[in-house]
Amino acid sequence: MPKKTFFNLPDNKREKLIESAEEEFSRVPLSQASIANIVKAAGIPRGSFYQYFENKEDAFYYLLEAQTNKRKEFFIISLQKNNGDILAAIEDLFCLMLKELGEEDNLNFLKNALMNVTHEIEDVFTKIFTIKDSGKSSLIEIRNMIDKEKLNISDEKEFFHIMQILTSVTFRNLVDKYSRDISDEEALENFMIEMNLLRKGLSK
Amino acid sequence: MPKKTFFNLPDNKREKLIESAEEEFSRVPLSQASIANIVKAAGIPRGSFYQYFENKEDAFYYLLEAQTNKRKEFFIISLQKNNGDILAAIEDLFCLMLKELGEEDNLNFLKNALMNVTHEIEDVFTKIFTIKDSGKSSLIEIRNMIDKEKLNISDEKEFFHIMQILTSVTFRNLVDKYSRDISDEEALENFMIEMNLLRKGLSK
DNA sequence: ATAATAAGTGACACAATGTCATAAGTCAAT
DNA sequence: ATTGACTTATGACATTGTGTCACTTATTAT
Repeated sequence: MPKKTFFNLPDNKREKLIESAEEEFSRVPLSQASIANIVKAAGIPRGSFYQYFENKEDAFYYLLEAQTNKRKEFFIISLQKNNGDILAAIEDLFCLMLKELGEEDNLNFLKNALMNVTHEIEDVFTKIFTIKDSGKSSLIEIRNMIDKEKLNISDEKEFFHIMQILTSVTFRNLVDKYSRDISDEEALENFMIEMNLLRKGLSK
Repeated sequence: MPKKTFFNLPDNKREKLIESAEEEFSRVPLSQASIANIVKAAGIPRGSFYQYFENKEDAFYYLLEAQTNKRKEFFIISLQKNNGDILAAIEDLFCLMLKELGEEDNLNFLKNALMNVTHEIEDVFTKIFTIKDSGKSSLIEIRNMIDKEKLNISDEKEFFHIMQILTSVTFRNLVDKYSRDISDEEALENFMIEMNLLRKGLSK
């Protein structure tokens, strides 16, 4: 987490810093990103950066988490629309991310994150499915929104593992799209094939 | 790939270099590994390293690939034992890797690789399932060893996606074991739950 | 006004990377 | 044996990057 000085910053300065960091993390993956570039673009001295963040990673994960939170809202709405059908909701989320990744130029950020998914990064994304902090400290358990009757499970433990499987597969498909430079259509087709295999089971 | 000078090296020198590199990649993940440490341990000048490898990554992937090839043999045997049942064979492979990871000290190498899986690393591991170069240039297609009758698929394309799903899930389980520091027993139990869910399908 | 606390600053020490000019070694042909 | 073409070895160097620290400046409380 950023240090408290970061949150004490005047809005415009903080925003400029965020913007500069996003720019750098959009340019190259985390490992190649340079603090020098960030502070230069933000017009602050090097020492200040360390006043606000522990290090490069701290800044990166803060930004990634912020972006992910936006996607949570979409996911919740989609889950409601689909009457608690988790597989359908995840399909919607996959489409959203395809769309996002095609659109804005500065969303190379997401691309760079996907191309270097480590378990830490995957964990951040996975938070979409756990707990939602919607505005006024009201916590909604997404777990409870999911219609478990639609799933082929006998206990709560199996439900957890279904979520694990779904995230692994969804991720892998997103990563593939970029590492293999596949068209949106093809990526979606691949993903749907896999989702259907998951639905019906791999074994005869 | 290493440069040709690397392969021209006298055996003992090459082996010492390999050993030193493995040591360094066992100490820390790729991003933190230092060429300085490798050349120091191998007793060669810095410039020589670049005579043999393009860079750090080149050396890392070369070593990773070498290790992975060893696991291929095991996988093939296991696939035969299980009469082409791919899910059963993958379960065996998972057990093998758990065992390997528990045993030798220098197999922190594998651990460091797993904790920082990117699509490149996943791709190297995935090669286990594609083509096997067994000793005398005889190529065996693993694909053909798999009994597709046991799978719930209608075409070759779906078969490919089943492999995708299985690798994603297997990986995720291995990574989890180390990122969450789970016991072998628990890791295996989790993995088996997911494999069974995959078998029977997620949806009612 | 003064003290205390927080924030800002940039030079610095240190470590890492990849390159390059030069030295040393190998080997076949004369 | 000598030459010369080619391959390999070497380590100093330029460059870039990280995180720290002593010191300055601003802000807030008393």
